[in-house]
Amino acid sequence: MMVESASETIRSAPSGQNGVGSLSGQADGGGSGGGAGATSTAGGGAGRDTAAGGGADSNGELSPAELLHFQQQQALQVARQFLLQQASGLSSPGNNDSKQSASAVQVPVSVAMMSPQMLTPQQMQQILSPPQLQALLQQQQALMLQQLQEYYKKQQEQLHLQLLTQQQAGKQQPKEALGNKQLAFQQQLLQMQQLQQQHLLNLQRQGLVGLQPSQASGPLQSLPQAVCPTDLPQLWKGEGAPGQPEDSVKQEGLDLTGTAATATSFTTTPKVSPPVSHHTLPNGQPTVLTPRRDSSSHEETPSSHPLYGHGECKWPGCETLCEDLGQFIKHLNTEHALDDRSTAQCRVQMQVVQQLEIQLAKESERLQAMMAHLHMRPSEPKPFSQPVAVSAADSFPDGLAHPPTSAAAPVTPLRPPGLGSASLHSGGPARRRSSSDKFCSPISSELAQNHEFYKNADVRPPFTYASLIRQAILETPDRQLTLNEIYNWFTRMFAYFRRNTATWKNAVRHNLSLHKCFVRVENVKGAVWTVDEREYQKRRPPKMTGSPTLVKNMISGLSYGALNASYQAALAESSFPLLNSPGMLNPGSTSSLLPLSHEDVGAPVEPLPSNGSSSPPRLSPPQYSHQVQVKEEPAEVEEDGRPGPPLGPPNPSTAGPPEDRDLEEELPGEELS
DNA sequence: TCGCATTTAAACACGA
DNA sequence: CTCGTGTTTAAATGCG
Repeated sequence: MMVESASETIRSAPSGQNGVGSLSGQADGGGSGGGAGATSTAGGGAGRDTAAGGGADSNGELSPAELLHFQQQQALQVARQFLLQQASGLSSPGNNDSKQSASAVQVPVSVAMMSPQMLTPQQMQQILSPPQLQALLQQQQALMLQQLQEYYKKQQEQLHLQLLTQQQAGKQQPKEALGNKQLAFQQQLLQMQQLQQQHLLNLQRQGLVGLQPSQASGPLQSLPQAVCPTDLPQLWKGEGAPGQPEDSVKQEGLDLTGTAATATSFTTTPKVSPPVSHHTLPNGQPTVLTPRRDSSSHEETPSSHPLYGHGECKWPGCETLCEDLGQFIKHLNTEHALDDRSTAQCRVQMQVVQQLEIQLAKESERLQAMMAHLHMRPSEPKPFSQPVAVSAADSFPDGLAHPPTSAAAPVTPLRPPGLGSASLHSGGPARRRSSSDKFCSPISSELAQNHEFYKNADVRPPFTYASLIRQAILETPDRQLTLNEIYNWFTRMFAYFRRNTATWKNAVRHNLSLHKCFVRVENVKGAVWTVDEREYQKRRPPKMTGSPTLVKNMISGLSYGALNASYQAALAESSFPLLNSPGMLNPGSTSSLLPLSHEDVGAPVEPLPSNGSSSPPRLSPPQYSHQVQVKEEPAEVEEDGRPGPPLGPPNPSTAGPPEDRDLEEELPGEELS
């Protein structure tokens, strides 16, 4: 069958909806790239504070050997960070402020600023040229790395300090109950994980991180997600220090999220700058940890201490107020001396840091892969070569930042991970179809890959209504759906369609009526819509140069030929145009979720336009084997009038008797919404 | 610039 | 009459 020719993208945002403002308006700017003006960075709304709860416990004491190990690890981490920075092109470790500007990337600030929250991915794509997008990606990557680095750094410093303090203090043991502090520490750990998660979320929003649910694993997975945001603060408070809002963690959390958010919006004000300074460590150890960046911060203030800020102790879980540094030091030495609790806390902290590092490595790797996939030159050599199982990314924690139906939420400029290439090149906010056809990944596979993404992210899918409708219909066993079922499919599959119902429903109806490829069939139960694959294919005469006949032959040989003759006959007879049952054809097809469509097949996966605008159908051998990608074919088939057995789409097994069972099951059972 | 495709909006018809 | 379903028409827009 053919291939999808039609995957046009749906891009224009529904008028006026999300504050995105007139798409059209900005769209014009199209290539101009600049649209700067209006971009208010505002952004953000999402002030979600996620808190973590639950507990991870690890106790134990640090033996000297462990301490040594710890330090070594830290050194290693520092080295890694350094590498990272080098790699990410953040040449100047020390200067945070200029990081944006300093970054090699030259994305117009205006564009950068507006992108994330104000624009949909498509819009961004439209506004930005591929090179710009690339630059943007790099910029984002740099930001992300920087943020993580800073965070790590902060954590490391904190740890180090704690250790040093402990050492210094000797072994005096405050008799304090371990419980509280430990709990606090654990909580901090959780919170950090949360933060990490948030960070990832942000990254995901930026389309930098993949979301495949299947990949969900790794550290984040272990997070108790049930904790409500409000819990944490309370926990913290309940614990050690009365009064004052906790700082250490919270602050960090804010910082992190803040920066993440800013990064997202590209406004990036270097909020992150950790209060931590270069303080000379008490025991004189020339912190291995304070390699570069520290210098940037306020080291000049002798009165600063990483664990002291805002007049209170920032030791995890401790919010003790201290008038001055001296008092704080005293407090530190007494309350947070080297004891079981403190060492345990350090260990936890260590683990946290390690986890973050691992996570960073994973994400970096993923980013690399993504960029490679997008044919973007990897902006950096891999910082870490750790053999991380790149599976850490998790699906959207729905509960957290991405309520599927966040109607009000600012439209997050998400880009489906897998969509990258396609959307990068094809999509524009407004309508752009043809190009998308060529370069967009096939709807089925695309959907399959980013199923979760679309399901949860309020992003407009880069497919035309026709493509989506077809997909919806083809997904069902009998390849037919009632209008309402189609609606349901839309809402179920795309968060985006959970709102603006009037608009898109009208569009759906319009498309059903308008396109010949959608055939209405009267049933006992009413009317159902089916897809006439041939018509669908015809819609867009493929521009392929390849000879139609060749294609045809291929088709017949490969798939069509496989069809059971009798079955074909049956199909022919049936008034149903159930021609396509791609899914059946290739059982092993990529997406288990969606039946594959020819689109998959046909659509070239290659992002770069240059590759083949007019090139013949790219039939990659592998693909070809299961699905026929015929793009050109359509023209030849003439309308017999009915949706008979389509040449293109072989549906070998259209599972089932077409007519009879159609009626039976209206809902595939997935009907959620 | 033209034509096609897509999206959106809206009017209208019909039947439950 | 209202609502859901369908059909049409028209305008705006993007793209080749």
